[in-house]
Amino acid sequence: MISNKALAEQFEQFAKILELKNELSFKISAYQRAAEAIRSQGESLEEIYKRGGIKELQKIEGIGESISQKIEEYIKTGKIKELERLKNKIPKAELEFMEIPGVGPKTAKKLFEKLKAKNINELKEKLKKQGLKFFKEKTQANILRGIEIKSHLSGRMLLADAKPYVDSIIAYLNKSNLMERVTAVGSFRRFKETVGDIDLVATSSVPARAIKYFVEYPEFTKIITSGETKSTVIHSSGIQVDLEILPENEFGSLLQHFTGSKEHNIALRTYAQEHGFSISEHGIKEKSGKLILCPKEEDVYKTLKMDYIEPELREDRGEIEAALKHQLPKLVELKDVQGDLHMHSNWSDGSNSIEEMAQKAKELKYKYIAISDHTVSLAVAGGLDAKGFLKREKELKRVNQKFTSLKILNSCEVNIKPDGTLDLPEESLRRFDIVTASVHSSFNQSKEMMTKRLIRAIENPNVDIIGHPSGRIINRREGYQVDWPEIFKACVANKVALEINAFPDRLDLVDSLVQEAKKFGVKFVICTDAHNVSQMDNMIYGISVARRGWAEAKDVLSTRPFPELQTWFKKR
DNA sequence: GCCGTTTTCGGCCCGACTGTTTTCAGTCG
Ligand SMILES: Nc1nc2c(ncn2[C@H]2C[C@H](O)[C@@H](COP(=O)(O)OP(=O)(O)OP(=O)(O)O)O2)c(=O)[nH]1
Ligand SMILES: [Mg+2]
Ligand SMILES: [Mg+2]
Ligand SMILES: [Zn+2]
Repeated sequence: MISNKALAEQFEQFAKILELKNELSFKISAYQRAAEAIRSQGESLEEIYKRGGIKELQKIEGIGESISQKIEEYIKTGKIKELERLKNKIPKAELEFMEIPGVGPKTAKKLFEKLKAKNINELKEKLKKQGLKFFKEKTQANILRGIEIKSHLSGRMLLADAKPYVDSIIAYLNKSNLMERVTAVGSFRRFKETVGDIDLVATSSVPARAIKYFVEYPEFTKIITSGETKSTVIHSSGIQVDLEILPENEFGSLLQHFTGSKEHNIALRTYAQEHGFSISEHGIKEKSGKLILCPKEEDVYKTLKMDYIEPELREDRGEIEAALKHQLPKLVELKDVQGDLHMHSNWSDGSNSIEEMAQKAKELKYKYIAISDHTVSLAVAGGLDAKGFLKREKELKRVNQKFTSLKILNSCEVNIKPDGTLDLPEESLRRFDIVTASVHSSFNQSKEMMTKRLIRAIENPNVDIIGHPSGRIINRREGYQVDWPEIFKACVANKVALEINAFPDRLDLVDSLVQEAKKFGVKFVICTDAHNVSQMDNMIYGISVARRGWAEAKDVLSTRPFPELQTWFKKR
């Protein structure tokens, strides 16, 4: 079984090698675009290939004859001969040198050919000793600085982890009075699950002074560039921060440009081009050369006769076509949420009491919450057995009497055993108001077994929700192998909802699969899986996953009032 | 390499910053 990630990496490698071979830039872009298309595909490419072969693969934008054949080869043999051949011809060191910030294919090649270094460590020494023979002083210093910076870079950061840094930097910038409209953009504004850097925009009538103030932020350890309108720095946490500043009347264009995604921008600009416009962060140029200014972001889309596209949709996944046809979804919002159906109390591994969780829910103006403590076989998490849950019922009854406008539901997060049965007896399961079933063991089952296992759970009439359906943990663990279309069909047939788990390192179901599932008519619940009261505030991260998956309020059951929710889950 | 209600050939998003190339290449967003 081949992951889309592994497949995407093959084509990223292709692109890198083609760069070193000084191939046509458009050919390189084609490989990069294909890699990105594969990476952002919800369904597994292998599954798509099995369903419809090469032809089906070619329906994906950016994948044509040559690349689809390579995908087929990779699925069948586990490697791409052409890539292996190229890899053997290109010095490994050149590929490694390209990872240094500021070093591209041209410099990497020159470094290898002139200095004959085999790796970055060796390069550092040789560059210091004899670099000036081949490079001017500033260039030598810049490459050495790039090596230094590379060792401090942190890699992609969880969206939620970036938030406090973003807030602090914005607060600092707002103190200055040198700029206005300071806004976080890029992947952060699109609520992508991880961010590669922090991108900011602002307006100013004195941009040079504003940039100077920006780079003086005490937490910035390195300044990479600092120009008249743009600057790039490295934060002490190892994350890069980019800022662009333009005049007030260009703000809409700037916001649009820097929010991205790159793929969305290219698609938008290509469409504009075909209709006689040229888009940049400064405005929209007509053929005549006249510049249409866009003070507001909506102006950019309006000029192209498109509906406004929410940032979460800007991934070139069909949003431009939909905006032209006025068929964009009305995305679910945080304020639509009526309750949270997955949380743990101190009856299992949570750290707050049921009453404390309920109090927090009341503050959030929820109409219902489900206390879904773990079940017995998850011993490490203090899972309850049937007896334990019976005892807990008394406490639930007591707390429920204290809250008039909040229903506290008797629930559990029951383990799905390797064979698809649940680890609580039938008579115990029947007592719950709502049951979430999750996989917490034997993650490495084959795709066939895992799919069967999940479907057996879905077909169990006691089950209402499948919790964190893929089991992935961001930056730590890939999701287990599942035949998703089969799961989606089973959910619809059995009236079982899929959870969108809002825990910042889960965000599971992943956004691209939400979009797929929605096409099958699957319903979702967005839940925090909170283990204490403050984690109940993570709801926003689940909402953003749903939005990135094009979900509307009607797709999300936990936006409905309790009686409707109850009716929906009532089995046939 | 990909793609096509003007095309199966000939285009492919657009601009800023840096260094040293006096007019631009390399790298990046
Ligand atoms: N038109 C255009 N815009 C770009 C290009 N590269 C980047 N941008 C814009 C859109 C991006 O969202 C924005 C910020 O660039 P980043 O490299 O930080 O990407 P982004 O934040 O989307 O993802 P990230 O999480 O940082 O990897 O700048 C490009 O090649 N063309
Ligand atoms: Mg970014
Ligand atoms: Mg950036
Ligand atoms: Zn849980």
